[in-house]
Amino acid sequence: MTKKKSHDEIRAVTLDAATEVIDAEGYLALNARALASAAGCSVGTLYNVFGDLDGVIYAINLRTAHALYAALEAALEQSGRRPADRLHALADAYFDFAVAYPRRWEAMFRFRLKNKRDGSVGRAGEALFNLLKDSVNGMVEDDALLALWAAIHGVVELATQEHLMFYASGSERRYLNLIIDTAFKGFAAENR
Amino acid sequence: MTKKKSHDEIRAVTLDAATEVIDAEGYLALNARALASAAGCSVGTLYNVFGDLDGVIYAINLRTAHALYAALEAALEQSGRRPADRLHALADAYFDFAVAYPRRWEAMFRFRLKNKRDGSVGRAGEALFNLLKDSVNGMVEDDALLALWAAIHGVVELATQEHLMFYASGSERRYLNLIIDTAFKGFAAENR
DNA sequence: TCCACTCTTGAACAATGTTCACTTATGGTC
DNA sequence: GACCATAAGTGAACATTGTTCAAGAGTGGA
Repeated sequence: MTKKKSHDEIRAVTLDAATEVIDAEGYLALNARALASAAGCSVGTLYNVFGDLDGVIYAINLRTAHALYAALEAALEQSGRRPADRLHALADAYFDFAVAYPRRWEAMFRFRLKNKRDGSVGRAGEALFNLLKDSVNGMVEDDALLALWAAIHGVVELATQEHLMFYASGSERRYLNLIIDTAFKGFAAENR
Repeated sequence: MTKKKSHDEIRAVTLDAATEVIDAEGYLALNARALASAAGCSVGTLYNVFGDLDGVIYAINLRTAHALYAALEAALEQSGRRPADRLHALADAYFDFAVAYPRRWEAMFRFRLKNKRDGSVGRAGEALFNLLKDSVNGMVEDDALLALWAAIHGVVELATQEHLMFYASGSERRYLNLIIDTAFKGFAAENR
């Protein structure tokens, strides 16, 4: 009378175990056999549930993206109404999230699917961008907004992925905000 | 009477072959056996020369970093004297290089060594940063300059790594320059 | 010619993603 | 309850790959 496990259960347990591995050693350390054993099933079943290992990472990245989205939404709730304020709130939350979960962050942006074309970031990224767009309320055109977001992302990357750091700073947050202020002004001016 | 190959020769041939693979399929497609066969030696000898596969990627990244440095230096030669002009020249060259060799670019920034602590980007990055510092001639403090560079890097990443693109633009270059203009003004003002 | 030393070789090992023939439920039908 | 058809689970087996290392080949000096 072994307890039968539904796919949902296996899914949940596997993803939790995988998240632990990622947080500790990064997504490259994920391993089918170890995950299966953690989930209490065979590799075969794991493959039935997730398709392949990429499927696990994909699922986790989806989770991460949703969590990020939620964090940004929450930050917006707290923020004022002025577009600049909202931008700052979003950028800060983005930064905080990356610092809090650097390995998951890494997995989300570094991982590339072998077969399927749509990256896990794709759709979620679009949602995030819409959040951004709503925040500035049409004051900045899309291209410019995207560029600004790319800039913010660059700062966050630098702060998060320590192996890119040839020059430790610590004041990224301050300059993140400075970039937003100045760039925002510039973009808004151009758009006038 | 087989032609004996020096380590230097093996090194050169291997790196050329590896560069081809990277340009075509990315650094993850590198493979010890294939490289050895391309270099006309055994895997064992390859390991004598490079230590391990990471050593090959490391060497290539070093090459890439040097080429990038040379490209930036050349761009500076052509540019005017005003710090802003020089910044623009650097950023444009940075962008051009990434677009010209996206896979090598990816290898340089994504690859992380297993054992050794110093990333291949480390030292070269420092050299690049010094180039940047000289260009603005002390008009911008280090932290701010680093942040600006991170922003530029973010835009370049977005433009280069297509799987991050949820929203195709094409006008990255224009906004790259806008970011520089506005951010530069802001930083300079703060520094006054 | 011999020897000591170094370098090369590629078979062997270990780790890992993935498959699939076989076994084991499961649920419906009589 | 017995039977069967279908689905799901299993893990041994396979393929690929990074890496090692004992054995052989080459090299240069005495």
